[in-house]
Amino acid sequence: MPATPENPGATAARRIHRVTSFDVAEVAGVSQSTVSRALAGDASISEPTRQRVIAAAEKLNYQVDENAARLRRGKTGTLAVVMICRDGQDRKDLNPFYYSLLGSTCAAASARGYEVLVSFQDSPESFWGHYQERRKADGMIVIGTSENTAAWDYFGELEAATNWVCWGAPSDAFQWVRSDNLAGATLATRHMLVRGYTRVVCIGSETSPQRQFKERYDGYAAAMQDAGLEPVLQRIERGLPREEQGRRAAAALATSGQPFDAIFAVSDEIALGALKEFERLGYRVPDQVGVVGFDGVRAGAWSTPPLTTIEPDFEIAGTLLVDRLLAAMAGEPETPRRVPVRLVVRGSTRP
Amino acid sequence: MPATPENPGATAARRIHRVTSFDVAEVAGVSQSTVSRALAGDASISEPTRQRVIAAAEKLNYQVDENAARLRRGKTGTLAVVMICRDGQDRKDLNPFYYSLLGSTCAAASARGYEVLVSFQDSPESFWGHYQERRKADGMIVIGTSENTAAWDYFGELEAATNWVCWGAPSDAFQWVRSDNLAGATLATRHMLVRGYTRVVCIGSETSPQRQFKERYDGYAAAMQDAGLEPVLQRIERGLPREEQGRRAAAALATSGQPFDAIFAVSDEIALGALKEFERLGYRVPDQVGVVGFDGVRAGAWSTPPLTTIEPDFEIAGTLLVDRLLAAMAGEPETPRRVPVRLVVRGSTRP
DNA sequence: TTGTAAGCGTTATCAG
DNA sequence: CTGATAACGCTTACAA
Repeated sequence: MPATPENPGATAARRIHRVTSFDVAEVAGVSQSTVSRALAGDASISEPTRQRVIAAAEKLNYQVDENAARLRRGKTGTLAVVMICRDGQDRKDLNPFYYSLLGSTCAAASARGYEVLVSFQDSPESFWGHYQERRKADGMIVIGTSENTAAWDYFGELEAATNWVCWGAPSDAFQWVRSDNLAGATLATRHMLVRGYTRVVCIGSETSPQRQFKERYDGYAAAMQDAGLEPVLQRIERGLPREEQGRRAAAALATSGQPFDAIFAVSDEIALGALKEFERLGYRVPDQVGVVGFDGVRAGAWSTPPLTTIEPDFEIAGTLLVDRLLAAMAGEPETPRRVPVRLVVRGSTRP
Repeated sequence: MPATPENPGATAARRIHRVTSFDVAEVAGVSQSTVSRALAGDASISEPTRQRVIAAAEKLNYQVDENAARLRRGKTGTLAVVMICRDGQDRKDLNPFYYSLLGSTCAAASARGYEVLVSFQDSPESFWGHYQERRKADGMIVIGTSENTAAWDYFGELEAATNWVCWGAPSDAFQWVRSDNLAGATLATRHMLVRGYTRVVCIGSETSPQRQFKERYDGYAAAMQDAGLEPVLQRIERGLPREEQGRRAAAALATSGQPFDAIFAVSDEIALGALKEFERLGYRVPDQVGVVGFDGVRAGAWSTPPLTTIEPDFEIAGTLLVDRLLAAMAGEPETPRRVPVRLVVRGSTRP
């Protein structure tokens, strides 16, 4: 007794048989290779034949086995995205900025017809970048803080043939995509000067492995010098959570004797920490002290006052990462690497 | 002239040849199947042989082709995670709660030896759940807001053989995992009563497709009745962003004449909106009005005052999702579906 | 303990 | 335009 939809009981006895392109071929009355071609949209197949094949495929609820297809093609149609966390850090505490980037990267990959394989890696035991060799993906996007230097050492030493692109690279030798940090920092600094602040101090670092921080400091310094002012850097302490760095830097600045009436923090998380500390110390933001951050994290909208910040275009960021990778894979020339930014004026700078 | 590492020029002329298990076999002086078994950790292979194979594999920098392996095995070792967004919503504006969940789900899958294929879906054109039929994944985890009813309709109608589990299901008929909403809401309400608030109003809904909201309201109502108090619900308007719902509900409550000295919001985003509105209206939080939310989103730590909230254990959440799915795939009995929660006391309730 | 050989379900080449 | 047929690189009976 054959198994039929009306008689599912019979199915149990029979070995489960996956619907293959052979089955479709039989139903459509064509050869198996014609099925493959028809479904793949090959131009050489006549329209009536294609319709018959499609009908048969639908009737049987056929779907191609991607593993077989990929084995044969030698390409996976998949991009790997590696999220680098701080060692031992809870996934929940990952900077939300990176999550936004993950989202837009997935969207961009999907728009280009690629699947996305995601993994979170934080320590030498979990570092793994052999997606290509294992034919799990055609290329790799690495997103993460430069702080995890062990991670970058690992990825930097992968086979030269590895196709990969990154956000957050500590070295310009990698294939990177980044915010337009210089323009953003300049924008932030000018904004404060225009709003009447005259003693703008930068909270950040020019030596952090976080390459972006140096660029942001440079943009700030350039804008200050343009205005005939002396740039001042209040350094953050290494190895602490960002908000704590901001808090401590604000406290240090307050007691340093250094006159200031505004700060440009090289990241939102640092800015939020500083904001908290200024509030605790009784400074009125934005009247007494203006604060501008960088990144556009969501939490900035909820602080008191809400944080004025520089926000990269996340959608473009994901697109640039994916396009840079695909171009590298194809051996094509350079694609844009700088993500445009915009000033988001909220409440931490005075009108 | 053969291609050698010392003589890479020769490689270019030769057709690129992937290193296969045959090559390893040749170098190790064994058969190809022995290579496969040795590398897979098969117990029947003698230790000396295994060592020889491993050495050869390392020498050749061999990595198994996962596509071939999967084609043969018939299993993918991959789980698909579908993130459902609101239609047309920017990836950046996705509730950060879901991102945390994504992170912990990836971590849990990895701990169980699975890869994770992630996709973001928001509208009928993008809905797609045939990972199993296409042999792209062995099962699927769907994470998202119940609000996108079209999405749930779609996933609800997939083939019965589909292995999938979800967070945010509008129906109990699905395989769901959820926060322990009842316990959490009770915890929140009792906390406010203990802190001396007596007129606690719930901002939320008992009819939202967001199943969780009903459960949270029920927990609140039970705690109130336990204390001999009448539960009061201030309904949110449908179809708005959560924070806007919170803002409007707070405004409506303030002008309704309904006496209140605390609110329990069924989500943090709603609570944050309400907090803003209370501030705008000149209410002092937490002295005049206490506020407690639900979800433990990061932004709550940055509001003024910081938001007291109920936080699910994200790590457990990811683990339960993955374990529920794996159990369903194996046809195993029930696994826990409720994620434990804890009270996080911050500044929006008085000491 | 190891070797031989049969697939897994496609895509791609080559005829016709 | 369509049909045979040969890979793709592995895992896994079955033999030895």
